[in-house]
Amino acid sequence: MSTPYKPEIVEQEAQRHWQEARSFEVDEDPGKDKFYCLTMFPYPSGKLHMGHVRVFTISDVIARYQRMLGKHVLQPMGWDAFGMPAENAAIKHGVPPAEWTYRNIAEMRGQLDRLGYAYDWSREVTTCRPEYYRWEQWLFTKMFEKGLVYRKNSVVNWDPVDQTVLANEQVIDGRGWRSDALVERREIPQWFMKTTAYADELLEELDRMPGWPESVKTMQRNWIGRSEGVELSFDVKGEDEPLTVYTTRPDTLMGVTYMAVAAEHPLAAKAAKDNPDLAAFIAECVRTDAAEATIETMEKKGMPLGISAIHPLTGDEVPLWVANFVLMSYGTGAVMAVPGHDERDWEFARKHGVTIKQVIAPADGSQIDIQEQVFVDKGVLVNSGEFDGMDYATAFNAIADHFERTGRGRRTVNYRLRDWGVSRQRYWGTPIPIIYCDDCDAVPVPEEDLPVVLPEDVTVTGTGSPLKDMPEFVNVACPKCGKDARRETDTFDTFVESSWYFARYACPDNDTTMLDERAAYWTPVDQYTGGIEHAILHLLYSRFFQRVMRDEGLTDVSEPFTNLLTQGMVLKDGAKMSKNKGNTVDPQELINKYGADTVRLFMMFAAPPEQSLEWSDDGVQGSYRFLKRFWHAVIDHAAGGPVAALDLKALNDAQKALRRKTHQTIAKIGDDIGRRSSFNTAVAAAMELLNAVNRFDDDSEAGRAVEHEALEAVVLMLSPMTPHICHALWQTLGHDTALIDHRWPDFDASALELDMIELVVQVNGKLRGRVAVPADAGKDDIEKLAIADDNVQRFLDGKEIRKVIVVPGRLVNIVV
RNA sequence: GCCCGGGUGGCGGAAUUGGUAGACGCAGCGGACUUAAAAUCCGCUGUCCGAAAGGACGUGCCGGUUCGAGUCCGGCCCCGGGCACCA
Repeated sequence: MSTPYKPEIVEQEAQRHWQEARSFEVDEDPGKDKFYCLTMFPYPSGKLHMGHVRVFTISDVIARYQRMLGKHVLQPMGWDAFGMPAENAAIKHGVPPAEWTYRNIAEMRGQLDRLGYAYDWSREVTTCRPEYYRWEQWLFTKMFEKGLVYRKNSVVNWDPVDQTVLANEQVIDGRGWRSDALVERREIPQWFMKTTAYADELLEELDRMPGWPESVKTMQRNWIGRSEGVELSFDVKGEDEPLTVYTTRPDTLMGVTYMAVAAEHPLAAKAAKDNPDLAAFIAECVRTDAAEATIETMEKKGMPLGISAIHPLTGDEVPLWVANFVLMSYGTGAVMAVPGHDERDWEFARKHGVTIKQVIAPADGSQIDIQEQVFVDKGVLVNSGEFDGMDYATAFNAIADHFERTGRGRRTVNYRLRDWGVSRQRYWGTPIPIIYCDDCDAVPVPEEDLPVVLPEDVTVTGTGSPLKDMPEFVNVACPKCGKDARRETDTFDTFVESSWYFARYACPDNDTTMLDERAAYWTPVDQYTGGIEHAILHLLYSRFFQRVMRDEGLTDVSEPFTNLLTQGMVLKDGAKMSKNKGNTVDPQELINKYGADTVRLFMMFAAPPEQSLEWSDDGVQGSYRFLKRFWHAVIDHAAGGPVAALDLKALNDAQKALRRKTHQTIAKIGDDIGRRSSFNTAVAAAMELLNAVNRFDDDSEAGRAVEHEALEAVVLMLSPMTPHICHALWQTLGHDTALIDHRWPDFDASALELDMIELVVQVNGKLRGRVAVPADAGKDDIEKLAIADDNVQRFLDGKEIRKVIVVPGRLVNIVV
């Protein structure tokens, strides 16, 4: 009887070795080729979920693989510790958010240790600690000095019952999640970071980032949304101020038949003064949440204001409407509408009986009926007076020139990207380091007074920030004039913390500067792994912040993440696994039952990393069975005693075949992990090789030597995925040095050579036979052999061969 | 609504550059071992026709390009992610 596989013993033993040897603590060694491998750090929600296990395992596999290639690997871990769930828990259980958070961190840290990840814990970063957030407060004050931050009014979701600001997530079907009250849009002053100042750079650099997936780069390009258009103004009858609008389709200008303004627009308010119906409509428009998805999908509604604008080219009167889909905070709060050539305008015009005018005709001369079908393509101008017959580009320039000449408009570049609103009316976050003084206005907290420490001993009620009720926090002297002043009680968006933590891992203990020379050594991150749900916001904010730090002289690096792997979600019942939806599976139970290696292996094997993984409990058992087979295969082999050195010249065909399989597999798994990030096929290839070893029944000296080589290769190549069992089996195979310090195996190209190869024979593209041909056979010989095949002959019978296509090494296709 | 993905056996998935569709695993069925069960081992397993050899069909739907399409092109359907205050 051989020793049974006991994961809990094997795993403890391996982890003890790594801990005693401090295997994963790294310093800065300029002589070594560094590799910074990073995972998006977790929010400490309580327990690890399957999504965490998936992303951490992917990253750990990459880190361990790179280490085996000889790289000097840093893989740190930390906690994105500020956020709403801590406040929600506080309201529910009466526990201060800080206490709840620290408790969760301790719990999750234990779970991570149990999974055997190769983390350098000496660099742990926790964002709710003052020694971390003081530096983002400091950078904010620097940005303030440079004019990179500013304050302006901005829309929030207001719960009129709980008297508090709600996150979009807390608005359910237009109602507050706790009060069930209809949510209102409300404008309050908030701090913004000028992300648009970097819009061009953020966009252009995407073209020089080969290590990022195309899909993510496309999403970011579309999000930034650079467009070239014309800004022009319409006079409004009876008003001094003209109405300014932006359009990318000035060629359709002659088709403008109405204009629309936001409900909060001053012109709407003015018109509503003596029009109760209009006032009621405007009030209704405000009773909706501020999410773009809500606004874009809700029924498009509008009402005429009874005021007209003057068309700048024709002088015709154009009616002004107020519409629920125009937002005051984006652009100028007004749009021109061309129902003939814009989908949304067309639907709105049909519904409200506004004139639809055709001013663009299809370039191919075909006829269209604009009353029946909107036409949005670019074409040739019609019904446009002096511009008739022009194509899009000619008309764009002619009309833009006209406006620039008359001073009533200009060519402009516009971005869909907006500046980043970083104020949150919440307690559990980084205090915004600003003091308001009646005389000096908003004054940044001086460097020597940083950090502004968030008080941790509080009671959270769910109706506004507890900071407002803490005079010892709020009441301060103005840093400029010394008069009584008030501290800002809003905190930062938690995305601010996660926009620079990757750099701080390099120097988490530095209390005199944000980043030091150690950051210069480790950054940029070589491999960043995280959920596809972060494709835009987190990754774009980080790219922005990196540039702000660069321009502050803290780093030379512009792009924070050289290579990006976006892993798919772990789904359950077709939806993202999340605590909110209550569809989570607890990884801990599986670890207790099967061990960390089984869970790690299953996560890697069940789906390719970039695709979503629909969770099913079946299959984990299969991974466990495989590890048991693996265990016994190695133990049984080792029980045969020491093996002789491999004598390549003395091998028989079966031995050569196993050796070929071994080296084919080494080549494949290296490519799968190193180039393709295709971990599921890497595991499958390792399984195939082990299956070949188990079928291989040869106790001769040469046979055992070939088997030994194959098993060593499997142990080494599976070690990034299942490091514990491989650590133990490496010793079983007779090594007295630890696997963790061993190199990735090399493959022997000469082992791959074959004398005969099998080709597939097709007739008219359909598989009809197979022929074995010498590896060096010429095209003519291959053709003859293919045509001679019995089954192929049946399909060639009596037909004329028109063409024969030979794809070397693959197939022959005979066309008849 | 807009942007980005995905859809292949009973299930998870493989097919890397347009070249053998279904690797590897799960589940299922049959067998060995066992007093029995579990565990383990061996074999079969896309659907249909056929005793077999073999054949027909088959990668969400409709159409196209090609000697050859899961892969490329056009048009749809369904599912997932994001949409700026969830992280």
